[in-house]
Amino acid sequence: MKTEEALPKNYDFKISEEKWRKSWEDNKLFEFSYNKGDKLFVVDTPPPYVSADHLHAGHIMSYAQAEFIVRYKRMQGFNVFYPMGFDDNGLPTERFVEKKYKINKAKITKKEFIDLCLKETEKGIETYKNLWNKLGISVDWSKTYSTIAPLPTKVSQWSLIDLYKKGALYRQELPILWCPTCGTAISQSDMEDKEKTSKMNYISFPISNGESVIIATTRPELLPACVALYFNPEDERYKELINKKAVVPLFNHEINFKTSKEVDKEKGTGLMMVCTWGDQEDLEKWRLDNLETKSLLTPDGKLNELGGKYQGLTIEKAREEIINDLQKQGLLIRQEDIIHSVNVHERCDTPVELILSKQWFIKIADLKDKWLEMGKKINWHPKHMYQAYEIWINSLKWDWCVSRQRYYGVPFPFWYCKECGEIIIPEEKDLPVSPTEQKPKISKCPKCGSTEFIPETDVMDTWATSSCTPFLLKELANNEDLFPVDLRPNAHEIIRTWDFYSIVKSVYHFNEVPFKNIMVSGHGLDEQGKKISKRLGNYVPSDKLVEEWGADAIRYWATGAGLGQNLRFNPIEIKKGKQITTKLWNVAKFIAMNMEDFDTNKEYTLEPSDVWILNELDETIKKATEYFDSYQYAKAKNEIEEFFMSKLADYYIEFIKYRLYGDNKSSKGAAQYTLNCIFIDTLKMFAPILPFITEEIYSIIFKKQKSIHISKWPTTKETKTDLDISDFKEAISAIDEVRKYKSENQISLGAELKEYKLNTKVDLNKYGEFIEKAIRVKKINC
RNA sequence: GGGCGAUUAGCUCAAUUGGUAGAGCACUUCGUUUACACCGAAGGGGUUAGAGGUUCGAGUCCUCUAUCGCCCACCA
Repeated sequence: MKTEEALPKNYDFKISEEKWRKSWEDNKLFEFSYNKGDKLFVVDTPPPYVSADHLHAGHIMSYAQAEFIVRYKRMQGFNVFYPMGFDDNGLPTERFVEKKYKINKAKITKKEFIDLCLKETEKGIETYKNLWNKLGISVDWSKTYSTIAPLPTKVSQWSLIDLYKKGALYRQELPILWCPTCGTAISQSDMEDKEKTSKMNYISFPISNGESVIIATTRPELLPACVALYFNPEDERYKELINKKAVVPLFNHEINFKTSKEVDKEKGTGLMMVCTWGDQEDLEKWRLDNLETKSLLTPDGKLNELGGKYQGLTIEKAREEIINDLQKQGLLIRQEDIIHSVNVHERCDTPVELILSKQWFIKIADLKDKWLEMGKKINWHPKHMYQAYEIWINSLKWDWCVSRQRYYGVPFPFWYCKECGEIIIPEEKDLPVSPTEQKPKISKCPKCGSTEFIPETDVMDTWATSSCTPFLLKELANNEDLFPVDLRPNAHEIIRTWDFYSIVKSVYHFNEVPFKNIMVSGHGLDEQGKKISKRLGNYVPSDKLVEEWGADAIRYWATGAGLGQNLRFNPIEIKKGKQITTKLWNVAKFIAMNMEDFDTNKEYTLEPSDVWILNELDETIKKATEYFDSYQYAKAKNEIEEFFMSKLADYYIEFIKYRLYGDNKSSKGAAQYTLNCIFIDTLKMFAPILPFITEEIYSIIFKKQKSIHISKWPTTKETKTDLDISDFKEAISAIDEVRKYKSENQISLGAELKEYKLNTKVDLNKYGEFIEKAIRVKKINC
C-alpha cells in the first residue's frame, strides 16, 4: 500500500463533492437495470411541487432521511429502483403562477396561462434537480417523470376509466365543497382550519303568533337561503313553536320549525337556522329531512338572484349590507365579537362554501373499514403515524371529489353525447387523450346514435394524478415486478392525501396496498423552533446551505431527528458534521502514512487492543444494521459515530502508535491489519450518511471497487483469537487514570512519566507493557 | 371538546425488556503529542415539568395537572 502522497493535508469538500457528483453520473452508478431474481427495493419518492421556489433545510431533511435508507439498502445488496418525479400540474402550480405574475384572469388567455405554468414547471424542475444533485441524492435520473407528461397522463386517465368501469367513479350533481377564489370544486382534504375573527349576530325572526324568536348566526348573508329553524325536542322554551311558522327577516319567506335531538340547547339561543348550505350541519339536516334546496351562491362567490336586492354582492359585502338593513329595521338584537375556526381552502385561505354542482367523485366515504384494514397492512415508521391515518379515515364525510374547474392539469378522458348525455370513454390504447382537442374515435353515440359530442373540460385534482405513482413506476421502467413498491417516504401532512389516495387507488385497481413501508418525516424548524415557511422567511435557501457547509455536513444535521420528529435548524450540528468529516480525513491520513509497508497477505497475531477494537466494531455493525433495518438512521448514526470518535480515534489509535512507530514488525503488522479492517468498515457504515467524504477516502486508500456505494455493507466477523480480553476495560481505566493524573498535574500527555502507581486494579502481567507504552510511563506499578 | 406526540444539564438531544441518569455544544482548568488547532485531556453542572400510585427498585408502567407542537371536531 502506498498512499501517503495521495491525501492532501486538508479535505476540500467543494472540489471533492463536485468530482463525485460528476463521477456517479458519468458512471451511471444509480441507474436501474433489472435481472429476474434480483432482490428489489423500489422507492416511491414524493414528486415535489415544482412551484416551490423556496427550498430550505426542511426539504433537505426529509429527502435526505429517505436517502439514508436507500443508500443502506443498496449496500445491502438490493437492486434499488429510485426514480424522481415532479408534481407539476394542478392548483399548486396555478396558484404559484398567479401570484408570481400577479395574473388578472380577465386579461390572459387560457393558453398564455398554461404556457406560463409550463415555463415555471421547467424552472422548478431544474431547481430541484440541482439541489438533489448537490446533496448527493442517489436517484436514477434516467427515469424521471413529471405528472403532466404523456405517460403519467395516460396512467392517470387509465386509472379513472378503470375506476369508472368498476363503479367506483361517478358523476353527480350534489352540494359540494367549493372555493370561490379558485373557482373550483375541492375535496375534504384540501381544507384546513383557520382562526378568524367574526361576529355572532342575534337576529329576530317574527313568528305567526305575532311574537318573535331570536337566532344566533355568524352568517346572516345566508338568510335568503334559510329553509328551516331547528330546536331540541326537549327544549321547554320552544316546544310550542312546532306548529308555527317563522318569517325570514328582510326576505319574508315563511319557514317551518323542526326538531332534532342533535341541536344543543346551550349553544347560541338553542335555535338553529338551517340554510342551504352554510355548513355540514345544514347539509345533514337537508339530507335527513328532505328540505327545500335554495342555491344561493354563484361560482365566484356572489349572491345569485335568490339574494334579491343583494344579488351580485360578494359574501362579505352582502353580510355587511344585510347586517345594516337588519339594524335599520330593529331586527338585529345584538352582536358579539368572536374568534372561531373556519374551514378554508389550504391553497388560498378562502373560506370554503357549499354549492350545488355536477362533479366527479370516487367512492371513499362508505368504505372506511376497508381503508383502515388496508392501512394496517402497511408498516408505518414510526408506528404511531398509522393513527394519523386512522383519524383521517374516521373523519371522512365526503366522497373524493376529483374534478377541478381549472386549466393546467390532466384532462378527464371523457366526452358526453350531446343528445342523451351518454358518457363516451376512449379505449386504453388511445390514451392519453385531450377531449377538448380531440374527438372520440367512435362517430355515433352507442345509445342514441347522435353524432355530436361535448368534451369534458375539467381537469383532475392534483392528488388524482400523484396517487398513481406506485403503479406509474412499473410503467416507467416497463417492469411488472416493481409493484407494489417497498418504500414510500413522505412528510406527515400528506398522509391524508398522497398516502391515503394512493391506497384507495391501488386497492380499487389491484386489490392490494401500494407500498410495504411508509416512513414519515417531520418538519424543518428554524433555530427558535418555528416551522420554516416561505411566509415567515425564516430560513437560509438550501443551495446556500450546501454551498457553505457541503452536502455531507448538511446531511449529518438531517440525521438529528428520528422519524416523524421535527428538527430544528442548528448550525452547531452542521458544524459537528463538518468536524466528523475532518476527523475521518485525518484518520485516513494517519492510516495512509502508516500503511506503506503493510503486507495484506501475511497472517498476524492479534494483541489485546486489536481484539478489543474488533469486538467493538462487530458490536457496532450489529447495532447499526439493526437500526438501519428499522429505518432508525438517527440511532445508527449515533452508534457509528460513537465507535469512530470514542473508540477508534480517541483510544485505539493512541493504543497502537507505539507499535506503528516501533521496531517489532509482527506487532506493527497486526496493528496495521486491524486498523485496515476497522477503518474500511467504518467508512462503509458512514457512507449512507456522508457519501462524499467516504467515497473520496475509499477511492484513495482502498480502491477495491469503483464506488463505496455499491460495495457490500459490513458484516460481523467473530475475531479468531486465544486471548481472553474480558478484563481489557481495566486496562482502559488504568490509561484513563494516568491521563487524568497528567492533566491535573499539567503534564503534557506526550511527556513520559518515570513512574506511576495505579489505583485502578489491573493485571499488569497481562497489560503492564501495553499501558506503559500507550500512555507513556516508564514504569507502572499497582 | 377529543386524540397523537413531546417535556431529562444553560442549549440540542440520548438512555434496550423497570436496575447506579449519559453525550455534544457552551462553561472552567490545562496541554502544541510524529492523524488532527477544522485539535487533545480533565473538570463543574440534574429533585428527569409537577402531584399521586404500582414496585425491593420508576426518566421508563398507571392516574391526574401544567406547558408546547400537531391532527380532528366545533361555524346555532
